[in-house]
This record gives sequence, C-alpha cells and structure tokens, in this order.
Amino acid sequence: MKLSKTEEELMNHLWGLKKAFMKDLLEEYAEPKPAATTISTLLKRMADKKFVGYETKGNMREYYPLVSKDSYFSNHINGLIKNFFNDSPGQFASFFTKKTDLSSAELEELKALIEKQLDQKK
Amino acid sequence: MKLSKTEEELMNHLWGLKKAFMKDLLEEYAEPKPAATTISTLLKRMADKKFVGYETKGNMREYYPLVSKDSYFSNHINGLIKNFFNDSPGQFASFFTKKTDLSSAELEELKALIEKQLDQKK
DNA sequence: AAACTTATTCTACATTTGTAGAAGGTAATA
DNA sequence: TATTACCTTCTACAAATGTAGAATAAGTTT
Repeated sequence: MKLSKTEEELMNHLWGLKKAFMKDLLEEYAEPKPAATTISTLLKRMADKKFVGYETKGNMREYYPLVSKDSYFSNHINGLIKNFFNDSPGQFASFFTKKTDLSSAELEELKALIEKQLDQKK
Repeated sequence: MKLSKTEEELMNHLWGLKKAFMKDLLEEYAEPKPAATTISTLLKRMADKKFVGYETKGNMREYYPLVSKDSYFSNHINGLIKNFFNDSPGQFASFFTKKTDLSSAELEELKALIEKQLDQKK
C-alpha cells in the first residue's frame, strides 16, 4: 500500500509535528487552505491504510505517524532506483550529483560523509 | 502535467529503446504481459500529454520520447526534494547516502565525482 | 440548559488511473 | 481478392484520488 501525492504531503506535515490535532495540520497549509473536512478525509484514509495512528482526547484525536520518514523514504527511493536506474544506487547517485545544484559547502559535507562511510567499510 | 506510475514504466522502456513500435514496447514487459490495447491506450494518453511523439510508418507508428530521462528526472527529484527535504538537496543527499547501501567501489566513484565538481566550482 | 465550537463520519461527485474488449483500418500474403 | 496480422481508436468500467457539503457528536462557554 502506498500514499497518494496529497496524502504524502499531509504525512510530511505530520512527520514535522510528530503529533498533531487536525487543526494543527490544517494550519501547516499555505493559503488557500483546503477544507477541514478534506484533511479529515485524508486522515481517515491514512489511518485505514495504517500510516497514521491516533489517541482520542475528548472529542478530538491526536494523530501521529506509524511509519518513520526514513523507512518510508528508503522504500520510495529504492522503488525509484529499481524502476529507473537498473536497480543501481550508484547510477542514481551519480545522476543525482550531476543534475542537482549542490553548493560547495554541501559538496564538502557530502564528501566528508562518503569518506566516513568508506572508513567504516574497512 | 505528469505521468502516472504505469505510464512512467512504459516511458522508461521507451527511453531504453529510443524509438519503438508498439510491438517492441510490448515485448519489453515480463509475463504476464498486458494486453496490446492497454499499451496503445497508454501511448495515446502519453502522446496527448506531449510526452511522446511518433512517426507514422505505413499502418503503424514509431514512437519516441519528447522529454529526456534526465530532464524528466530532474523535475521528479526536485519535487521530491522540495516536498520532503525542505528544498535542500544536501539534506536529501546525506539521507540518501546513509540509507542506501552503496558498495565501496560506488562510494569511491561518487567521491571522485564530487571532487571533480568541487574543482569546477573554483 | 442553550448556544457555540470544532472534529469526525457519511455521502457525493468529478477526475484520473489501470485494464481491456470491440470495432475499424491498412499492409502483406495466400 | 479474401485472409491474415497488426495497429489504433472508441467505449467501458471499476478503483483510486481530490475535494468538500451535510449531518452528527461532544466538549465549552454563557
């Protein structure tokens, strides 16, 4: 099961807030905000799909993610890589660094990260 | 406008072949292959969306991509980055290298690539 | 207790997506 | 030229998606 595009957007807000009432989530949206019922519908669908859980507090619910952003993304990206880059993360990585505009600072940071990973491999 | 998941899959085959008749595309699929009409429907929708063009040859068409895989992906990835990583490619990159399992060789390659990019920035 | 606020569920509906049969066209072939 | 092989378009339809009004429920305030 997967989230749709708009559900992903909402999920992302929820990841940011960690825990939130419907009202809080609605606030995250830029104008023009969607109708509150729209958010509710999405939350219900996401709860049905087991992507969010909630605790009932009075007449409302405090929602929280049931999957971490990290694990959600690993799948997501791996699917992408599988589909478009012959299942080769390396191919994807090189495409990525070539096609996105990273600043020098970001490149340095990334380089350091890679060196650290190389170290750990030994 | 965007391609749907299945359209993307078909597009990916087309990128691989560069030019192809419906028959050729159908062959790319693993068993159980979809119905030929299904592929035709998708091709028509993709043509309507201006993602593929074609040359008529007799009673059939030779299809070809109207957008390169590279540019399609830049958008795709940038959307992803915008949505989930605060619009920060660096954040995404570090997430990526941490979460995917790159081999030492791939890491080395990536490091070299980054160094080259750093050089060019000067 | 009445009125108000706010959230949730039900219902609804237009679009998009995934699939494919039926019908109709052209080129090659028997 | 009748048949065969393919292809494309038309039509269809179920499921998923994007949105949101109406109805309902439960605290909150007056």
